[in-house]
Amino acid sequence: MQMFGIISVTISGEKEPIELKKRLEEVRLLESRRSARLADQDRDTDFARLADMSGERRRTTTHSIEVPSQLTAQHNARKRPASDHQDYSSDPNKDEETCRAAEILSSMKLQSPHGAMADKCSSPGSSSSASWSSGSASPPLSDDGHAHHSPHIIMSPHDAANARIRTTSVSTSDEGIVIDFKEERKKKVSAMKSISPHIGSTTIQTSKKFRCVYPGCHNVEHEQNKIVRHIRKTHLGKKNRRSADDDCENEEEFYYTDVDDDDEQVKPSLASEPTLSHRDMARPPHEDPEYQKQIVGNFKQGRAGSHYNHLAQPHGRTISGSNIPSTHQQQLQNNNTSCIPTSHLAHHNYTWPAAAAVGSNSSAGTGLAAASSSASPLGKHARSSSTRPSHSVAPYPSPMYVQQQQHHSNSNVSNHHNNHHTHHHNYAGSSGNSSSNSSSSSPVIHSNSSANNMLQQLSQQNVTVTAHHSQQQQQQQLQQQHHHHQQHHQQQQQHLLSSVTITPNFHPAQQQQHQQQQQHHQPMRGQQQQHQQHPQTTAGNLVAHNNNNNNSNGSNPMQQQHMAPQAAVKQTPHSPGKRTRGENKKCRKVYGMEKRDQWCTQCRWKKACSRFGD
DNA sequence: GGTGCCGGGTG
DNA sequence: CACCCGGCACC
Repeated sequence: MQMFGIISVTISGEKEPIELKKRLEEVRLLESRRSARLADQDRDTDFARLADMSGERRRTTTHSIEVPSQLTAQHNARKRPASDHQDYSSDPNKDEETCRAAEILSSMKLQSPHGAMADKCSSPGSSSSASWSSGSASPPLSDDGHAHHSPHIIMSPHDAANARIRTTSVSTSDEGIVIDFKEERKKKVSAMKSISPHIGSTTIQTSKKFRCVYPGCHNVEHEQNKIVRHIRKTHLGKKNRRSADDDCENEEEFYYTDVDDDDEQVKPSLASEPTLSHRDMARPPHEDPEYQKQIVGNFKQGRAGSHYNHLAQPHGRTISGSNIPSTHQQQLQNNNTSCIPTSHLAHHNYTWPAAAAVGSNSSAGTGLAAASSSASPLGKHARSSSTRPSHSVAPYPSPMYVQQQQHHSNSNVSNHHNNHHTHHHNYAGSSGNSSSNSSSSSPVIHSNSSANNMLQQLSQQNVTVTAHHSQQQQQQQLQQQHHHHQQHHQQQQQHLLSSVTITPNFHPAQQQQHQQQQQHHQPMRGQQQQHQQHPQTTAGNLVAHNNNNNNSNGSNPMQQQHMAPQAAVKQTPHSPGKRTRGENKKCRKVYGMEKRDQWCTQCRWKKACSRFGD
């Protein structure tokens, strides 16, 4: 990211060398502002952007400040096609400019009281560190790292600049911080690696070779592109397309090493170079307190999935040419995508195991609920809908109910819909299964199929997923519950909770009923419906009918099923004479105070609601 | 504190 | 009977 600054500085410098510092400051400001949003930027993307922007830069100086727009635009398309690479490297003009940029930057750095600007602008720390730690064998390069490049590696100033750019943007935390000597060494090594790809066709190809260090593969290519392609195709099983993840390139880098022809003989072992560079990886990052801080921070930000993965298997990657499981890669990619919807899942990746270990659905549910701030309102909503409406039986065609049904059938897949759906589900399908519903309505929004896939995957892995029905599951449940509510509940639970403790999803009475006998609502129904209500409206008739003919099919089966456990609960001896509070939406709820005139008279008179009465 | 509604009051 | 409201239980 700093490279933008560099570029713009360079270009402006061409026009006004005096303005250099000024520009630098501007860019630094900009950069620091953008850095947060531009976390997880792939170095490749950076280079691609660099290439693109260097073209733009040349036109106007002002435009060079306009980085943000481009950045944001590029941010989504984090994966640039492989051709970018070549495009960039094949443009000599750009190289010249970048070279100049590097030179100027170097001189600037000597003059600057605070050192290089990169020292300050490297806010991406959290996410970017994930970037290099997740796949790249290139840990950060210290600031003066570029001044001590290994002599045997021919490196153009351009490369040096790139090295600095990349490493600074990638490694250091905001404070710049002290980097110990070991790290510096590692950085040098890795910087060499990270740089090499970009000098492949541009600067000095000379005796550079890229050797695949994948176990059992000794493929040597003269061009970095080829080796990357080779690795991608052969070992990573990837096709030419780049997945939308930063680690892609890094992973590929992980599998090859650039060697001089001279050195090639000195390094017979396929692991020597990578081992060297991976030693930094071998040094477990989780032992580094700073790194841990970052991780914690990232966890809090909900985008530490990749971190977690590395913590989980830090050593697996340290081994030279470590074979990263494809699933793991996938996970990395998913996590690193870090769009909001998936971030939940990314978070769940490390949240759930703990929650599942507790063996409680509710714990998982709450964990998920707490996973995201964006979901909290939903959670509130879910809670509210799970308390009262969950108990409600909706034994009547309440306007709300119908409305929701319509909405459900008409709406498409969206968070909003999901929310509604959940609500509806709670409302209509609860039958006392309040806990299940409340958890199912947990704010986790599975808005994309990948999330659902992940969810299902997790559900198959002894992970508590009860609380988080996938959308399909919810829909399925909704459909089924109308006809086979009771059976469905059993099935649903078996389906979802095959390996999970069943939470107290029901009212005590109903829980028994569910766990011990599958279909005994009718006896219950017989007990419950003792108080009757004088039907005044259609709904009232319906209810009355239901009450009077407990065993008849006169009413909607759903109503019966819902009524049964509900009324059982209602038969509490608390207020023998007093009618227990209805759980349904009353006129007040349905119409609101504004439309009080639409209430039923009973409601208006503070009597038992006749329209939506139980 | 909001809600549902019983019980009682008033016209 | 229509209408209103105090008060209670429940959430």
